[in-house]
Amino acid sequence: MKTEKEITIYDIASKIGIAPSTVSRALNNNPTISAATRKKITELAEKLGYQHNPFARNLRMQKTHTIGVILHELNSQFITSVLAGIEKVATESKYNLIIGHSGENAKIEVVNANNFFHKRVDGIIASLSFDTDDLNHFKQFQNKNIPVVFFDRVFEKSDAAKVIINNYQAGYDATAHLIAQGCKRIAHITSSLKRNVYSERKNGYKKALEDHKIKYDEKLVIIDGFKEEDAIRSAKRILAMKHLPDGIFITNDFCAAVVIQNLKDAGIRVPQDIAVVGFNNDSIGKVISPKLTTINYPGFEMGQVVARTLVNHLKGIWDMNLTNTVIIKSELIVRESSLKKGKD
Amino acid sequence: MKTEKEITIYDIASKIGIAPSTVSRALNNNPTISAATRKKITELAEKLGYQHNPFARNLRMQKTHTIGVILHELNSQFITSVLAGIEKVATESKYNLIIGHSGENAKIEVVNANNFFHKRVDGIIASLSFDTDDLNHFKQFQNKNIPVVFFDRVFEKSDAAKVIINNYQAGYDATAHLIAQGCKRIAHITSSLKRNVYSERKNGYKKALEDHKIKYDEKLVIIDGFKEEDAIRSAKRILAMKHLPDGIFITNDFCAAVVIQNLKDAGIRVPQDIAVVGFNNDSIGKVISPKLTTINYPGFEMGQVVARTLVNHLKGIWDMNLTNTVIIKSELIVRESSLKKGKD
DNA sequence: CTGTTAGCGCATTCAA
DNA sequence: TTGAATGCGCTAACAG
Repeated sequence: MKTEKEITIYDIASKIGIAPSTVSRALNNNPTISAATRKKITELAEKLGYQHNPFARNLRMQKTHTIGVILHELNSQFITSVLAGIEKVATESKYNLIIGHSGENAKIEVVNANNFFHKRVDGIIASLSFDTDDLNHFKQFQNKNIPVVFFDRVFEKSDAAKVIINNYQAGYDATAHLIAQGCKRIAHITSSLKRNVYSERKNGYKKALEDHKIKYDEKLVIIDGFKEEDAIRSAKRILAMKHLPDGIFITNDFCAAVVIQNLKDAGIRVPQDIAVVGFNNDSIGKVISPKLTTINYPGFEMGQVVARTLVNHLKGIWDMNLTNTVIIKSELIVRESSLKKGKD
Repeated sequence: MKTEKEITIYDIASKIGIAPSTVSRALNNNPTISAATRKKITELAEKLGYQHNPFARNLRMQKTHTIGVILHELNSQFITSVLAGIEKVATESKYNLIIGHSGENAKIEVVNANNFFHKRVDGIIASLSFDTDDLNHFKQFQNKNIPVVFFDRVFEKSDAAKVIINNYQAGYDATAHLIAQGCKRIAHITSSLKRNVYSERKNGYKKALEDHKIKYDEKLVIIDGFKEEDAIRSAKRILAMKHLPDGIFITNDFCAAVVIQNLKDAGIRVPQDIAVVGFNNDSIGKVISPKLTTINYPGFEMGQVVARTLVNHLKGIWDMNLTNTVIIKSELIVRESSLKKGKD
């Protein structure tokens, strides 16, 4: 158990015969230190393998240099891409990340938020769980001027900073594409309408139907989760419809893949009998047959924008409360699963 | 900017008229405190909304209560399951997690290891990147008696603690299954043989061939990455073979899915012409056609075992150096992609 | 059972 | 340009 002692600024100071405060200043690039002493200090620090002690520093500065990231889940390629984008910016900016995911459970989301609050994070990045009803658990941060940026799953009404795509437009585009392929009876499989991403996509779906004189039918809208068992259930509900749809707009690629699989198992041809459009552009879409038409959702870019927004605010470079909504571009990617025309 | 002051144990102490150390003890469940004062203290702490300051505590205790997790990537369901398992145990045991992933790059792995060392983690959980050549970057932890547990991608020769599956057996089972389905010419798509998981699976593959009097042929072994572009390249190499194989054992499900897709695009029937077995039991295997036969790799259990091993060691419950290798059970899951018999 | 005291390593005010 | 002194909040050794 011979744990070598860590090098501190005192060790450096006494070895050179100067004050610890001078060492501290030199190591923090304080301009009041002469070039000569700075050189001596940095060289010795290097030689001894000095590493600052973040706890002492944080205790002293009352800052943690840590960003808390609150996610609903880690199960999609979209969300891991976002995380990679956040991580890139955070690392560049010398911020640490702590990650909490709620498993789509509002109660756990609250626990994570409280936990991060107690850990005294400098800022928060969050995407809401399925069933989060309010933002009360984020109030504590605002009260202490700890900035919070939401992305993807946000409260659009709230005046908090947020980074989103135009879900309405994406929903419209997906549906309009199905209509252009000749679909006249388009079902919609989505999830909790509490979440902007789903309610907005549904609004876009509805508007596209209206614009093309197709009557909106509540019975064609299925709301459920996106896990395998949920998707199977949704597929069964589609198959149980007296009058089958000829197109489905599903707001999640994995779910779409499972639904397509189940339709095929039931003898239905995709896209000939039912055309399908997914959402997210997960890589799963390229390995299923037929390959999935979907909406590209640039997670990595979104992650970078979110983190950049927060970090710039923390560093006082700009006030994120001024430009509080950033909209990231997304677009329809047409593959096989929706191409009815000329197929049949 | 009215940042309210945090409540400290001094606030509680002075309000009650006792010593701060007593408050500290009471809040840490030190048994030497009388029930009466403990009650007073905990109640007031609750009322004032006291939260301990982890920096002061860490500074004082020279412990961080943080575990560094070094991963190769976050892109498979297996690895996110492992992470979920680790997180469960860590949370239960009041440990924080910091996660670094290398993107399969040994250099970044070294950077992450050094970074975690400087952050003074209490312990390390690691799975090696594709091209990691040595464990030198983990030496610094051992020198300071900071425990390191490896999982999945390990150096089997090293005497470090590790949690693995029996990759040799899994490789043997997968191959023997293909042979039992009538395959006589079995290709193998895998990755860097520097990694135990791949070299062991290959050894199992080889042994199964031998045991069934099939000659091992180097030219049937393809070594590449598992990303989409890698998998496409591997599929092309299969298709370019003069004498096509009638079975392929692929050590990654996503890669297997892409390969199957490409074989089908080339007019090859799976499993009739070529049977395929994957590895990991990612959910992608259930949504492709044919559904993928694979090896179940219980990530969540593995994550829990790894974290439990480390935490118990940290808490002094047991010395993990005594039982330094844990083997987790895995098994073959037969679906459609390998079932040649009676198909043709 | 509880109080006193000291110090973890650092950044910062005030003095020089 | 540098030094001395202080305290961030907490835990632990020691004393009572």
